[in-house]
Amino acid sequence: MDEQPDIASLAGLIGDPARSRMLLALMGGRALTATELALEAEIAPSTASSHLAKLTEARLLVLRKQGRHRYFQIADEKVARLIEQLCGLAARDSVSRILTGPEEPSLRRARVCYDHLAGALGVRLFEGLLHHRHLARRGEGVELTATGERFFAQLGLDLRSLYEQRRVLCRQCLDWSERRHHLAGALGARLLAWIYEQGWAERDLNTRAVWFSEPGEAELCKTFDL
Amino acid sequence: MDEQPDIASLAGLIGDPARSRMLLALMGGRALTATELALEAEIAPSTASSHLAKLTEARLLVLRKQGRHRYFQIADEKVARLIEQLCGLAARDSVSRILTGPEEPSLRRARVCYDHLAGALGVRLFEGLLHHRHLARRGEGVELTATGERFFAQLGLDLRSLYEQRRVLCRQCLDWSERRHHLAGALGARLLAWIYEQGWAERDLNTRAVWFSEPGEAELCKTFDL
DNA sequence: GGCATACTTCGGCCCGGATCGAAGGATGGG
DNA sequence: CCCATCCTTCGATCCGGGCCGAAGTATGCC
Repeated sequence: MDEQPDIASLAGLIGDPARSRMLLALMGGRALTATELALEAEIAPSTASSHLAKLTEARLLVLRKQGRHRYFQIADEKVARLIEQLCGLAARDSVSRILTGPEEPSLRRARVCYDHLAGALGVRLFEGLLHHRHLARRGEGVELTATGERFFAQLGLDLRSLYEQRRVLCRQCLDWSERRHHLAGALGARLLAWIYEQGWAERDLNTRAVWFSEPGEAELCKTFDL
Repeated sequence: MDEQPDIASLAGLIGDPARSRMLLALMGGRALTATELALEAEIAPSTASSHLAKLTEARLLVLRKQGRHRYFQIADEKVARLIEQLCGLAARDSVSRILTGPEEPSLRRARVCYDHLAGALGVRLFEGLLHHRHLARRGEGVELTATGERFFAQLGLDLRSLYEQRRVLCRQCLDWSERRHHLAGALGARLLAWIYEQGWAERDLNTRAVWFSEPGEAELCKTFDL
């Protein structure tokens, strides 16, 4: 009768609390070791090992061996997008929790979402870009405009190398703490990298937080007129 | 420490075999009753009822009461996209199965994917549109070109009403049987509706199959020069 | 009003799979 | 070469939750 794709085992894989915590931790974009992930998920190393084997076998993660360390990483941008979308849907059901619990303030402020900027600052940046018509909405999608191209070129961003990537240039990604969009896609990733390059901010190596220095944040606001 | 969105319970919900079968059945776009869904998932009505309550509570489904019937339906295009995405990822892991088992031929040929055309014909149509430059790839996304706008206007499709929709106009959706893309988004949905209007094809009410009449398929090929 | 149909609730069974600890490889440092 | 560290495999436990059937509620038809 039906020969449907086995979506159940895939979703079931993500559906375990321990595994989803590990995946979420890996959404920080960095590769982590089994022990770090066990700590993150608050389970025994042996349990983590079993979970990681399953996730790797299902190609949600990839394993990079390096000496005696074994680093796990999100396999693919496709996987990352799937998890993003899950976050978006999950967040809308728990509005109350988010409104009541202020959660970790630094994470609300600015954090990494796989490889682009999320949190209040990420949302403000995205909306600033829209407001100045550097980006334009098209349906549910978003596009780089001609003025936007000029603007980014002026900042010293090489857009041509981005166009050549397989990856979509601009994508809006629903921010689960702000419940509004921020910028994802190749441009979003490049922009965050550029922010690091300017020395305005740096990654917290233990969490997904992005720490802006005071002058860094001022520069950000000035540059993008936020 | 962390206040992460509860992606586990959401994914876990989809991760049950019975529930995922119901969701996949509902990806046909039609609203189905609890009994039909129980049949589809091959479980007792009481079990189905419990599952459906959970899915509805999580807002993956919505309930439309109508007399003594209770129709369930995919809640949202967001939910549909999530499931599409899961199908895409799940399909790539089971290439072998797909290559060996020819599965239901009618479904491979043409079927509905929530509200647009999928299967071999859907893929051919999409690639034809690309080939004639009615659509153009942009990164991982896809756009309607100027010639495309003219072409569809000539067919009598009102594009303006589509632009006004919130929904993104063109999206490519990975076809799980063909492992290539077909057209989704507002235009994809409109195009399938238009095909029905031409009388070229009709939905199979029991499966996701789309039956093209012989002249209908000929007309399709002629119109889009496939 | 009475009966059939559609669905839910309840109680109890049972299994998959998550969990841990202990023990067994692998890898690098000294 | 031996040990420490990192990780996996194995065995055993245990619990959540999927499953069904029976009984209860709602709705519509005649």
